Amino acid sequence: MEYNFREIEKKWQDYWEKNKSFKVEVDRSKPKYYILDMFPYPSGSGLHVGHPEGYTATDIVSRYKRMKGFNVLHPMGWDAFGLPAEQYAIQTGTHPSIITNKNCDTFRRQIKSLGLSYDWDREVNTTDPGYFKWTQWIFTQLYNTWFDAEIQKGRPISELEIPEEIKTAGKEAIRKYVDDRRLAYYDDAQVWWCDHCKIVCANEEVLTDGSHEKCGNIVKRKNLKQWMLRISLYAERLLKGVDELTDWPDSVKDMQRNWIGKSSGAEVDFQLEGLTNKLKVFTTRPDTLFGATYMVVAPEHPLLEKIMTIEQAPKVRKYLTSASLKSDLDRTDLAKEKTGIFTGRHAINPVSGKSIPIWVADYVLMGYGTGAIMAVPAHDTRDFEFARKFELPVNCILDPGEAAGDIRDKVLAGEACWTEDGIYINSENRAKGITINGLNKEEGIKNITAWLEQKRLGKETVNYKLRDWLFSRQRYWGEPFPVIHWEDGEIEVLDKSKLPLELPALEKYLPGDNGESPLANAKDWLLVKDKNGRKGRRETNTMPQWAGSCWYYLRYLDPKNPDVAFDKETEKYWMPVDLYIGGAEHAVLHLLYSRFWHKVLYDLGIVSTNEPFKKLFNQGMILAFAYETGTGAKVASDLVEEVDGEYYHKETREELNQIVAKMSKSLKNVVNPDDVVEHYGADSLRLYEMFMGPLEATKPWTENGVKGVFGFLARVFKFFSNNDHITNEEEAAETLKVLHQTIKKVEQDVVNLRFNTAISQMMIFTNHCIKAGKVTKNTAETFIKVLSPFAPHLCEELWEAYGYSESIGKESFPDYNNKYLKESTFEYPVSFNGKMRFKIELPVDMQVSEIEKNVLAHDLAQKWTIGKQIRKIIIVPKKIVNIVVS
RNA sequence: GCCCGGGUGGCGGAAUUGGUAGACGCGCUGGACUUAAAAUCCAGUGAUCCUUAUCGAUCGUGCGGGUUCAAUUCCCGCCCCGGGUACCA
Repeated sequence: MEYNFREIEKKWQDYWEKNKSFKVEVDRSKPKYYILDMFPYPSGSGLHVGHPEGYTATDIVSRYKRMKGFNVLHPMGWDAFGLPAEQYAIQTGTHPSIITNKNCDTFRRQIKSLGLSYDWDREVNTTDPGYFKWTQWIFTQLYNTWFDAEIQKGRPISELEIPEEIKTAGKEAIRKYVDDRRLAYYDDAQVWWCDHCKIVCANEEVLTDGSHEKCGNIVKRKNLKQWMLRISLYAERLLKGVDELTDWPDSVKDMQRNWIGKSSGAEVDFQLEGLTNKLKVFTTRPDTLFGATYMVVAPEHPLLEKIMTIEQAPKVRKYLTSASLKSDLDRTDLAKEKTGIFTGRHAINPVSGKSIPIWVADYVLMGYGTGAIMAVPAHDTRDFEFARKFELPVNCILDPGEAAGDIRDKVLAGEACWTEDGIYINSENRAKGITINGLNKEEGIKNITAWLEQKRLGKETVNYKLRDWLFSRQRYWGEPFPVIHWEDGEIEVLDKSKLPLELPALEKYLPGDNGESPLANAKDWLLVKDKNGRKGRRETNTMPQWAGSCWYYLRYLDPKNPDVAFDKETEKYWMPVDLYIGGAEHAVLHLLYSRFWHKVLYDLGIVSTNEPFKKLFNQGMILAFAYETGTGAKVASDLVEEVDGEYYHKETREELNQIVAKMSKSLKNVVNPDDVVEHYGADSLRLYEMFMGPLEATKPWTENGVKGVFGFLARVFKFFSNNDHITNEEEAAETLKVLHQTIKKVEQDVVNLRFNTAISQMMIFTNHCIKAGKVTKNTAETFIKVLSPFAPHLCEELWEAYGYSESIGKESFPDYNNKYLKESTFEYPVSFNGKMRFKIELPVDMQVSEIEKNVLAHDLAQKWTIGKQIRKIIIVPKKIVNIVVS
């Protein structure tokens, strides 16, 4: 029988759709398993071969788990807000939903053509008002929550106790007090602004030279009122939570930890000379306080106006102007020379009592710590560089010791920087009763910190790199904030009964004035009045794309519920997500933001688990071969010719190098899954995606590889669909052994997401059967079941041909039987001085002394021992024999 | 710079509580089938050397050391490639 994959795949896809084979509901009689893919952004260019990689992996696990008796939730949906649709709307004037829905249709059709076992009744779309109603609702929950640091927990704003002195200060003070504690707050924030396009640019739209990606004009900073989320308050919770994620890759956990960036140190107050104010700095090295020879504040530091002296003010202001013009990248480029200027004022070093100058420099960032530092050039590389350039004193206070070698003298002389441990010198002030001379770093930090706390000059502090989350965008195509700004300054967040707040239709999608979103032009929508005639204006910002993707895994649980985001009992049944697979590019932000929302919802009692995703796995990227000349110029693939394994430019005849690169239109190396399905079928595409290599690896696509697995599937079909190959006799022992090895290996590999080796084992089994010529019906059926999660269409077809009317997916996954796997003999490799020379087959349970006798009696053993002395014989049962001779 | 991956045949990749390096697939070579080609099937395929052929020998998992009876696997020091991040005090 011919392997007519087109007919077979169409038939079974229709069957699954008609029978709703993958529809699930809560079923308490079965254990649940929730398998989630990172849902895609439905771009205009359709699916690429990278998408099916993760989807096939989760599909195999889903089908396998169902066969193991689990109630499997496996949904798909669309992360459909986003810039491209808006850009298209600006150009064509059509509503973004039109192009978005068209793209979703394409994606859905393409995904369905791969035979993936999603429950399509649970499809979600973040742009659907029925969906974003609840995104908006969650925003209102954030707005109405404060973080109780005492118990490290989010609590309803109604439970916030307001201090007496605030209460007596009046309504305005109370409002401010409360607003300062909400998890969502409205504040000034800096954004990139393009004067030419009159538009706010995302960070990634600003190129390294500070120009706007779209128009090439230089962007500048602008302050705009923005919605922010206080994720930083959850830093410690998010950090601690990482430790619980035992089924996450260590690399992702590391990235999350680094992003949160916890560091412990101390805040220290420096008295400003000639002023009553103190300058607060954060340092992780309070122990180096004696070495602080100057201070630096960030250009945006609020005290700077006071700090700069009249004489220095013009120069300082000039510096501030030039600093503000720099792009982020200019400012943070490590290669760049440090810049700065003296403010004219000094401060008192609290331990030494010495007067030290205060500088302003843009290598100090306002966004971290206190925006001011004490500079210890002898023991900090950045401070050292700065001190060298501006000829500021370098005082060594930490002796590196003998181990440092030549560099030690330089360090002691203040000519080199030492950031490692050592023994303190010059760190004593008898008058103030402090010395750490002779101590090491750890003891030094402890002593100084204790002294600072005792003298009330500073305190032990923890700092996090994690900053509050800028949660608004000046765009049309996003969730509108359910917010009204009333003329009296009150901010109203809409009640659930008024949600969803839908986007108004517009004629033009161009941005509003002064950086407002296009929504500012929708006057009818924008301006509101309450029943008392009070005027208000709706929020014109919209939410970022993250919003919809932060909680979609929860809506899948109960996607059509009109009354709540999801039913409580349903949530309890399905959560947490048992397996989450997606690209590594989401290792930090998406996963951190989702975890943050989840923790808030957990604190409010809305979800039942502390963390949303139990097991996480990142699939690797799929690349393609590309070609370049000796000088590194890329050549489009259609201009390349292969001759005897060498590559040449078709026109210039220049020899080219084959490289691996991202698929791109310009390189003409893009592979479209539709074409692969058309030529080889969905089962071949699925199998090849899994056979290419480990799921997590980055790997190049080759068409010949698809041909290879296609050939395998064709052989499977040809062999197992032909009755001549089925015997009624007893199964051969060897076949049973390979069969059970295969069941065992495939099962283990699927559980561990090592699909490439599972497929390899199934190839070995098939090769064995073809050689053997005949297998029993039982063997054939068992194997088809094992293969079915991988190549479901083909296996359904064979299953039906074997006379079954129910889907093979309803069968149980076969169990392997150890009795077929037991070996009676083991073929020992015999090594001499570690080199394998020959093999000898011996009973598995043979005693070590017997093995030795047998090995030494072997003909070939003579060859390697003759004229030599046997020093030692190592025998590891069922592993190896090694004989040491000399 | 820092953090995280990774370097194994012509290619994608197997094999790590240290124990036969190169499973499986691609490609290539030879053969069968065919008027021929494609498809399919069979055999071979790390390199070098020896041999008429067998049998066999030496080398070989990025580089240099080390531990061990035994190292792709463990330790130390480098090199290269990919990804992330950007002066975080």
